[in-house]
Amino acid sequence: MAQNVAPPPATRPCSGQSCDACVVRDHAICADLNDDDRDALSRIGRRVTLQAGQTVMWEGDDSTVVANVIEGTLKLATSTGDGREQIVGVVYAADFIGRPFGTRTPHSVTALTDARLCLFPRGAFDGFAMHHGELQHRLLQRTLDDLDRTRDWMLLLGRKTAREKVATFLLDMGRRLRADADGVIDLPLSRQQIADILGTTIETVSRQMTDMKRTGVIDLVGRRGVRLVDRQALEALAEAG
Amino acid sequence: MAQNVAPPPATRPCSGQSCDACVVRDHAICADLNDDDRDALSRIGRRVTLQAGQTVMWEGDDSTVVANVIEGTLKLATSTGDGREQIVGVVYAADFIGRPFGTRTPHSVTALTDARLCLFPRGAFDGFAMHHGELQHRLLQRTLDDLDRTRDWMLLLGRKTAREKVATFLLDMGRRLRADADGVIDLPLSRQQIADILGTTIETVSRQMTDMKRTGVIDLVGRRGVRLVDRQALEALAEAG
DNA sequence: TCTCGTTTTTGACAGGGATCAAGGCATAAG
DNA sequence: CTTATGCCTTGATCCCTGTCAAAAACGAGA
Repeated sequence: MAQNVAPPPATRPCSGQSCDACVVRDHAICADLNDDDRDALSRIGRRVTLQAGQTVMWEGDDSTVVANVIEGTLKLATSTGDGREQIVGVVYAADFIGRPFGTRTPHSVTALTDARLCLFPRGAFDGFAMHHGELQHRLLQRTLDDLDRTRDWMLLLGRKTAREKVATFLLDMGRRLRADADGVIDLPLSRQQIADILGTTIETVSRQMTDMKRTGVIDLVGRRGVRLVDRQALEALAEAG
Repeated sequence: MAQNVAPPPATRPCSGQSCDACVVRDHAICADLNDDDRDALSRIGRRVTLQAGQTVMWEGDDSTVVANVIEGTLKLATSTGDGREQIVGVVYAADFIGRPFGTRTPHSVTALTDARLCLFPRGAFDGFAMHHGELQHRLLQRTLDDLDRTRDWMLLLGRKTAREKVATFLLDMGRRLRADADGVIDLPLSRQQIADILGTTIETVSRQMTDMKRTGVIDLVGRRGVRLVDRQALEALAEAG
């Protein structure tokens, strides 16, 4: 389903395995914990590997687990009764997923690429967090940032045209993802998923991208590759069609 | 601009004025503080009264204040360079507004009705919160809830039809606002503001409401009044047009 | 290199909602 | 009670996007 890096070794508990080598330890919510506390937290959790396409949590389910993303990209989504889907967030390495301090999972979480998580039972995590203000503070900061970003996205969904939506999306990916030597970004999303983020259809996304390619603003290479040739023009398109 | 209750006495510091009589003290984020701490917090803040239409914070401004809403309804909004506006949230009594632990105000805050706030300088509030875990926990809970609700709203903006949007909106107002003896809800929003919440136009909102009135699902009384005659039918409309 | 299945692009068409423009009603003022 | 002033509603028209359908391109595997 995705053209990704080879999956990591296996699923095993964090306990007995140090966080020292963790690549996201300085960026995840555990960054402010001292070594002892971080060890204590790691003993609650375990490493889990996911394959692209796997769903970790379903909308409406009981909230039983939360997790740090160690590696990979995942989507958060909700859908209507008749199957229309809206992606409400995309999370990357070091991000936090799940609903702490609440009983219901508000949206599904699905891996877009192969991914690794540091997974905690929610109850245990909540208990730990209640006694560790640094952790809650970090979580609060992150949640406030998420809320700001989410509200910004509402402007896109409610008020922007298809062209503005696609341009905004591409700039956003350009900011979040690293381009290769040729300046090409490898999108972790299919056209359908892009449409589900932007609240449009796959055909509209495709047409807008083709137009932008024709006018030289971007370049499309293969299915998932994009080069942002003229960022300034793209920014203009993102603002007012 | 609005047909509301008479404005309260005046602007005066909370200091010297007890929180004992505060109508939202059991529901706002200060609910879990003990009496001493709550007094200390109240000494940081001051009461402010707003008239309908007044803006407290502007999008992009430095984040200098945060506040509890004591009474009234306010909107949070962002807009594009060319003036299209999207309302990203509506806040009621006991809700919290402003951006703690951050330097930038992400969206404007404007009173929809006359309102009263308990206003804090952000720096002082942040400092206080850093030493009071209960407060941060409460704020975290509230922010997580806001995020869940906001993401739900993305589904409406991105995937629902005009009819579904209006039906969902009316049900939401029915849940949040109390109807009078005749079952009539007094909307705190104009048609334009409703359109700005739903990501449509004033004409579309008007047409949808008129249709629903014609089919007997709702009843319109005056400019701001609505009676939800058939909630079940409304719920059906909210789900699939 | 060729084939097959999937994803993406392209085309034709239509419909929902935006836009433009009056007209009708509440609400407030005289 | 009468007159203004904005809202709100209604009407006519257009166009952006969604929908349906098919061709093309890509990438995986033989």
